[in-house]
Amino acid sequence: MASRTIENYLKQLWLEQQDTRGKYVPMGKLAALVGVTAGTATTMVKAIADSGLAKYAPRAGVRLTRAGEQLALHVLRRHRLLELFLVEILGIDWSDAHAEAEELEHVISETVLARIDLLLGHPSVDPHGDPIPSSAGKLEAPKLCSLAELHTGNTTIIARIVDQSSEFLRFAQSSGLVPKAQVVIEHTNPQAGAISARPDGKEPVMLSMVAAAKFLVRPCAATRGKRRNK
Amino acid sequence: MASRTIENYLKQLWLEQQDTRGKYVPMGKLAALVGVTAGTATTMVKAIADSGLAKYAPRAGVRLTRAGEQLALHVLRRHRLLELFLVEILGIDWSDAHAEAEELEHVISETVLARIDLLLGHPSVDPHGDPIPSSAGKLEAPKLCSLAELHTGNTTIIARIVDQSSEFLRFAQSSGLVPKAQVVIEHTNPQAGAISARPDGKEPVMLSMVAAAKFLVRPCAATRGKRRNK
DNA sequence: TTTTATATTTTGAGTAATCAAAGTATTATT
DNA sequence: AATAATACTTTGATTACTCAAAATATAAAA
Ligand SMILES: [Mn+2]
Ligand SMILES: [Mn+2]
Ligand SMILES: [Mn+2]
Ligand SMILES: [Mn+2]
Repeated sequence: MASRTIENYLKQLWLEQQDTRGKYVPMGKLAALVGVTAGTATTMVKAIADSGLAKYAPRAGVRLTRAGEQLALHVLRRHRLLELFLVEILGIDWSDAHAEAEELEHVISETVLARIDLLLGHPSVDPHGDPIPSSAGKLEAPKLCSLAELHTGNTTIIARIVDQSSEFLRFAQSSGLVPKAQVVIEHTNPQAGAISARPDGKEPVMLSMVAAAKFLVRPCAATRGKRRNK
Repeated sequence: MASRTIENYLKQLWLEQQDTRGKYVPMGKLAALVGVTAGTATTMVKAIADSGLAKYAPRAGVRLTRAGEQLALHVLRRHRLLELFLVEILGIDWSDAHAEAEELEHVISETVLARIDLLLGHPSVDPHGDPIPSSAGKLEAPKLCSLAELHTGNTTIIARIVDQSSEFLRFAQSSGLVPKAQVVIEHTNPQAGAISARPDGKEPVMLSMVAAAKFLVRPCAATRGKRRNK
């Protein structure tokens, strides 16, 4: 039904409009994400809006309708199941899986996807810890906090990495900062804007606050000063 | 490099020009194989010829150059490895594998293909018994004879089925006429143009000569009347 | 409030692939 | 040899996607 081009627009739009209730995604942002010029994005978005998958507000931006979100979630499901499949079954490097899945997500049939899902045991997260939408288009989003929010001495487990670039993922892997790894916060230095985290059985790693924020963890250790339950 | 459209033209061209030394594939034939009108095929073929992948002779037809053949063989390799992968690893029905591979063959990367090849143990034939070209673009084509050439009482093993349509493949599977199956020729009736073949442990199957010719077998039993070595 | 900078939209044009229908060449039939 | 049938090519138009550059609206600065 939707072309591969449109599927890409929808997916990027979905990812971008998360955690922004009612806010519109600006055209420049979308264009950059999809990798086209702003003019191209404007034209495509108008076509997408005409087919009822998004609402377009000139000079303000664009936002998916319910139908658009559902379609986007199906693309996202294909993408994330494929990523896990590439890593788990074929042994592809997790830093390359994203780029590979970016192509495959548009040509895989429902039948093949169902077999992959079965083979993987109906998984709930992809290799980066990103949740996999159900075949019905439901997505459970557990609220996680990040490494940047923890304090010296805290111990936690990495649940998710929110940067798909292969450079960052290669760095994360070589440091041992991968999903399911246990890490201890050795030092925090708010003034310098950096922390030191030590993955279990590995060397401590220095992380800027920006980098630390890309690692989502569980359980979210209680913050030092203010505890909810006294 | 080559678009998915051109890859399809090249692959069909290669399949069609096999066993025809120097003969040109007529446009109408190619158009039917690719599923476009004759005019479209003419236009595309001229473009393909301009890029050096084929030689086009107006009103006569088209033939791949060496470069075109090499590219076609790489597409064919992807196609056949994917078919086997879909059947062996994902458990897709072999009658559907062809159609699935038809799409995937254009988006799979060299890296992923290499992992699939490894996982399958560098196979030499696909689920239909079709030989898989090497990564260097070499193809060994063993000469086989067909069920239609055998005689009453002959026993042989099915090596290859030369019809990709899912209806025919479903019939073949339900009859037990699949690659590696042993079959005995129970009756031949040249006048009626039909034979009766019995797969090991199955019911005998009636086959027209046209249908029988689609099953290639090995070993090729010596023909009854004239033996090469007396 | 006028001017300037930034973001967005519009316009005009191009590429890749396709079809329907009209035109042309090549065979086959009479 | 003239005619009819067939195969092939050409023409003109369409769809989907894209970009560069000009035009316009909005927000920021002076
Ligand atoms: Mn994609
Ligand atoms: Mn992912
Ligand atoms: Mn194909
Ligand atoms: Mn095959």
